Amino acid sequence: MATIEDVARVAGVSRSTVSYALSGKRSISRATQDRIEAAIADLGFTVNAGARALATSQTMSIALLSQFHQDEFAPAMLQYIRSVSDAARELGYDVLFVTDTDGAAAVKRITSSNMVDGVVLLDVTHADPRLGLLRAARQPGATVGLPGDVEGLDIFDLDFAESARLIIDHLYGLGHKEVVLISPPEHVFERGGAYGWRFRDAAVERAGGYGMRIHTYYGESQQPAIGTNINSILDARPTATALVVHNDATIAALPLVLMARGVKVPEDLSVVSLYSTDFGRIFSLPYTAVESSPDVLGRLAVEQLVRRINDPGHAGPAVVHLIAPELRDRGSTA
Amino acid sequence: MATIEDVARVAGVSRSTVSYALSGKRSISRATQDRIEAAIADLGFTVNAGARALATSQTMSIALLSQFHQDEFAPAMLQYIRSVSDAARELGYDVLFVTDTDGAAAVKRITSSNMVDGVVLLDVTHADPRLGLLRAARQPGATVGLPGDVEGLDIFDLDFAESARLIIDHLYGLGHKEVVLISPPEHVFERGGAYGWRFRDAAVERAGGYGMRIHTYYGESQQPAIGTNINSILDARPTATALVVHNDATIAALPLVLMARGVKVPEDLSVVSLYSTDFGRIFSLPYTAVESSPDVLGRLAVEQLVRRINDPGHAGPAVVHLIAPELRDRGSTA
DNA sequence: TACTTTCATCGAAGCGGTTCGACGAAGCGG
DNA sequence: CCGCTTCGTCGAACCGCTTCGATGAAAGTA
Repeated sequence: MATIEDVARVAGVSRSTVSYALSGKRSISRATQDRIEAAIADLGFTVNAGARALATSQTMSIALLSQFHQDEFAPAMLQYIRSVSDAARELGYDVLFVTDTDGAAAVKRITSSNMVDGVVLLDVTHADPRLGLLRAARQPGATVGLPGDVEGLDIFDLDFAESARLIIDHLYGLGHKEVVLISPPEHVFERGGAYGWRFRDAAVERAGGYGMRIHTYYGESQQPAIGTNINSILDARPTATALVVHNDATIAALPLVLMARGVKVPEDLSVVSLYSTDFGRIFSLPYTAVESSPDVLGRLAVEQLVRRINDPGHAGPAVVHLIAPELRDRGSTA
Repeated sequence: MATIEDVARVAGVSRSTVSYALSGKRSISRATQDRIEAAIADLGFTVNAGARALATSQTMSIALLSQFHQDEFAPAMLQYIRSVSDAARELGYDVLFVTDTDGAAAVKRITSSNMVDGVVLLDVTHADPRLGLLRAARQPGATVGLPGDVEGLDIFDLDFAESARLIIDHLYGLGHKEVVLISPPEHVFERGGAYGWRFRDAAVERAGGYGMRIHTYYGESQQPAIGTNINSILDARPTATALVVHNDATIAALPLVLMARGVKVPEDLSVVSLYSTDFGRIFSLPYTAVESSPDVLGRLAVEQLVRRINDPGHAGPAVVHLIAPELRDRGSTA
């Protein structure tokens, strides 16, 4: 393997000159520059990442920590992973993809060994044990998901409370008086998946303010429980005119269940949900829904992270960025 | 940040002694070992990954290269990513997750800068441009997917030809005389997704051998084209008694289409497919299918890769491992 | 013409580890 | 009691790159 030393010898200059030619941090004469470039091409030289990292204390890579809970719906997950990965690459960073079961230990290992310049956390819970370790790390951290304590980290998430209000307003405007809400599975709540109660509580409050009746249920995460759950909920609330689904697995399964029951949307029942356009395309979901924007969230997190990496001193105070929800009307409400 | 030098000072020994205490490559007295461990705990010392990589030429991480083609069905993809990631971590390796559009350039960048000890390629096509670069790299490479030229790399894939035969045999055994096969989208074939024609050609040949009629079609990758495609195929072949689906997006959409048409499985139509159990669970698919085993494939690839990393000389010649298909009978054929 | 800048380049130190050879002390067989 | 291993430890070299300060040559200034 060619080293910078080899390049220097072939080009007839010193190592430092090659380094400066590479980085452009000092001026180099045209002739020398050309000889160096020729030598590099000749030898097929590439900078050794480890050596550079050691010398600069920068690895040009970020960690992406994702946890695969079995009650999580995988297809949705991938959208976040992709957007983080793509955004990172565009900014010149590689992505260390970490799926350790013990997320906290992983944060510690990755950050304290200096493997990365920053960390993005996915699936953040209310009292996420990874947060403390990440705050204590030298590297900046960003999260997708709103934890209870936002101190010292840049936080990005959809505004779930506002999303719920938007949906309730929409239904209220159409004259609905009794609605059913299917939340994420109970496990998600127990684990501290705050988006579950942020959405539910806001929905309940807003509906209450309008004098609407709202019945809340947990969704299921595995088939065939998902289907039987939907059926029993619909059986229990025959007078409800609208269904709000805040649960990827449930909404994906809904079309088949409704068709089997002979329920027409929106004539017999209005349906509103919350998912990303891509997700809807995969599952061919025809429902009016709040756009969950995984692509935007992942990108924002990475961009902010890179900003901090490049300017550790002043990239401003920690940010909590809740993106404003948008309702995409697909005609599933009446 | 504490360095090994700091540890050595606190413990009252030399740097090399600390290093040996850490690696266990030379014997250390009980007393010294204890002092060193105390110092490490005290200082919260962790080995600097870059420095270690530089000294040992081992990074303890592998690259996972995945391409997100828009005609690829994301939910299936994630299963491979997960299994590679999990297997790597169990073996002590971190995963550099690379999604560059230009896969070949990425292979070059990653390998020649020595960022990883090995590379796993996903979505390998027949004449994959990444393969040449990977063969030329110092690091060993493994693929999930069977390319045309298997020279110098460890290859893992499902035996698609055998899968097709298994399915045709199964249908023939049940007395079917006319079947329809929906293959992956045409783009996949054009791109060189060999699994498409490996399956189709074997199916056609075997069916021909039995005197069965078989009609082959391309699937679609995007809704709503998927649905209309299925419908028009079924309209065109009313006399076919069995449907073989080799396409994730199509099989996921099938239940709804069949219900809408009022087609009962298996009374009106037998259906056989090819997907993983997890995939089937996500989509609640009730079809008899060949198990595609993404978890097994990812794990095998990583294990073989690590074997080569640890024993560059003799881990034997390059391996082509096509795993034997298994048909899971879920009662969707008659 | 003499003096200060600017330009292009070099040498050496340092980043934080690993590893090889050396060496004194202790343990061993004869 | 002597010479030979074995054990535990140390110092130094090295991995490949960046960067600081120095230096000679060329260019600009007065």
